[in-house]
Amino acid sequence: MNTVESLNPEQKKAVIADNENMLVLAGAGSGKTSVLTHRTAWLVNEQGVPPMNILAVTFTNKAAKEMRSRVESLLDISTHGMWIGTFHGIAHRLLRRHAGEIGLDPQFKILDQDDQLQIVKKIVKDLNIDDKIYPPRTIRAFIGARKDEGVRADSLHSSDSRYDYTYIKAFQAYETQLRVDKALDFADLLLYVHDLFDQNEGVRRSYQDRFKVILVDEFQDTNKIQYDWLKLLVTTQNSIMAVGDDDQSIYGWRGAKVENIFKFQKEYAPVSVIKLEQNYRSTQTILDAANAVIANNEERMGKNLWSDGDKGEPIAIYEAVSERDEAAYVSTKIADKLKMGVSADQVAILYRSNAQSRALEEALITQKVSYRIYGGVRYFERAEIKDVLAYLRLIAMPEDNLAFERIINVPTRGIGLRTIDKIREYARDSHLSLWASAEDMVEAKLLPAKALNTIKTFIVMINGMKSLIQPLGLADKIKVVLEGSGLLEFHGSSKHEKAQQKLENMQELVNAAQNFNPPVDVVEEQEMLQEFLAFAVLESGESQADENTPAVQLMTLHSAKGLEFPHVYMVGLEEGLFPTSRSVDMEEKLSEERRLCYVGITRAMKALTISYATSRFQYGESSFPMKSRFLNEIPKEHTQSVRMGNTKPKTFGFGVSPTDFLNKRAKAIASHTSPIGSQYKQGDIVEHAKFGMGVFLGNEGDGEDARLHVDFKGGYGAKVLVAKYARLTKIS
DNA sequence: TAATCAGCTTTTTTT
DNA sequence: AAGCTGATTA
Repeated sequence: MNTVESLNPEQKKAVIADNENMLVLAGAGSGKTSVLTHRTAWLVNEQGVPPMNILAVTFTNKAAKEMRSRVESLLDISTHGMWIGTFHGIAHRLLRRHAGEIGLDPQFKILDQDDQLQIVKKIVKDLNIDDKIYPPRTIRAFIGARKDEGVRADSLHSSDSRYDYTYIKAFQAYETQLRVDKALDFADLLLYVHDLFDQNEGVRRSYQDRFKVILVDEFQDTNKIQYDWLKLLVTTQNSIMAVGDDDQSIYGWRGAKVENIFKFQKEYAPVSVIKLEQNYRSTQTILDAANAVIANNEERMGKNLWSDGDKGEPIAIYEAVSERDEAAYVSTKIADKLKMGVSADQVAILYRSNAQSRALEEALITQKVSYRIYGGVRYFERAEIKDVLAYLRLIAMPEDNLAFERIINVPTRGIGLRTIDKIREYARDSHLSLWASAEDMVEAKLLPAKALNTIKTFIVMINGMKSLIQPLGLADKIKVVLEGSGLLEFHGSSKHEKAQQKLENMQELVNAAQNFNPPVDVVEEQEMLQEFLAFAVLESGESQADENTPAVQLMTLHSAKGLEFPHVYMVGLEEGLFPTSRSVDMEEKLSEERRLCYVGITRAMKALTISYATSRFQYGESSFPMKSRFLNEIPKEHTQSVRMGNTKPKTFGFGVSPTDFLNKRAKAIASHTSPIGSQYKQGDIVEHAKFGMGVFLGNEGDGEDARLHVDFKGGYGAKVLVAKYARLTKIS
């Protein structure tokens, strides 16, 4: 199939370009993925480029999957030989192949963030670092930031005055520990591939030869090390096409460098630059709003989205009195839409931080709206899942100290800290693994009788499972481990609140293994396990919820990038939350927040609703935020204030437009002083005969007919009361 | 050694 | 609100 005809001139230009370096600046919804997939198809179908000579790199697994399936539908032949994957996925694949060439143990394991943190914690303890001054999280962030910019511990000198010596020391210890554990973190995957290409000319050449065409998606999100290793692959004989949008750069905090786009233009010259500005996704109103917001950023490459579609509906703005009110509004509106025949999966709720999902979930449940949540603790990051995987690891590789430490006393089997400390000590002195040390110590009876017995039982159990498991397939291996480890029984008989959920999660792992499809051709069972373990880290949370039933999607703005929905609700547009309080006094960070807002707005195809609350319960206390500056950046002619109950504004006979009226009211409520005549101030604690204590949020009008907004404690929530009947008592 | 509890801190985004 | 740490009790 060839559908180049369906493309616009700019898209077409990018698709049928010669073997040249190209930068495609693709605005939101401008058909970026179409360009990437059609280019691939055109190369294969028309130019006869074999799929195996193409490398396509994305950032998320979702994007990689989508790309493969869309390419497949355009191709006459199989995409099997084509490399499509995330930076990390491809790096992993390369390293498994070439571990030997750069002195890596081919059995290396991959650490997720939690594993990293555990290691840092251990180091903090070992080095007697004060964790009040140097919290492990901060140290981890330091290490991550250095590695993302390609700086290794051994290239940092203790005299380097840029950094506190303690960080450097911890960094060095961390790197040593990773080598001992034969473990790589996410950044290592990229770093080692860089080293591989940099140091091994033969390997570099072979991939330069192989990849005639390199396609990179979301180029604005590349960090230094990713940029560098791509560069090592490009020669005068092949070409690279970078697709990105500087306005959608939202991962600066993770080391992404928008500047890479500028650098690309210089370092890969001559580069043909193609701008895709025609948007096929959203109404003109939505685009105008997005353009207006992003125009407040400096240092843009400059793009303006346009569409030849309809103007569409104005953007609805809802001012809530609390996060519960906000959630109630959003969920009732969604329920209404579903009743009108909108399918649930056409609707998304987007928020700045995962913590915001809670109130929304509760409200959706009340409305009986089925929803699916993305993010939060991902499936393979759950403690109980990692426990099971640790058993598998220890059984397969007894020298895996990380696995040993994780499960030696999970479920609790009477092996306490004292015993574990002794094993650690023995291991350190004898340079053995913890497992081997435990074996030795049992042999030589180096422990008190009780500890000796429990350890012995543990060893026998692991060894027993080992021989049992050997011939079994992955799913059956897991079944044996669930039973044999005692994990099933432990959680099954636990009266802990979450025990049932944990049990189900663990059972689900058997299914996950059953359905697991290794990305490379695997022959040995051992290799299968290794691929599964890597998959669990690299693709920790993909598609666990069943995707068959349509559901409203809840996710952060970050994870919404690249997606689109006919109906979008963007909630929590409040100063301090979005933009976050940590960004407001730094221009750079504020710009990134604004780009995030731009991403959010441009997810919407037909209808966009934005909401904010004048009071929000967070971090265990009430706050009274002002509405987000981003809201004020949207031209008023594109918005319409809405209220609970009716989307259409009421008519007012005062010669004042409804919008104006509501804006005035919004101001009155958002400001900390109420209009003259009210006896309460925002934030006052008041008491009501029936509802008890509450926080006064604001009022509409004054005198005895004034409507008072109060957020009551004790499960009553936000209420609107008429002043003359309310009989509130002011407490403070 | 294990489980429970009180008091403490900590809050963004994720391959 | 929720998770973590340290102390206390069984």
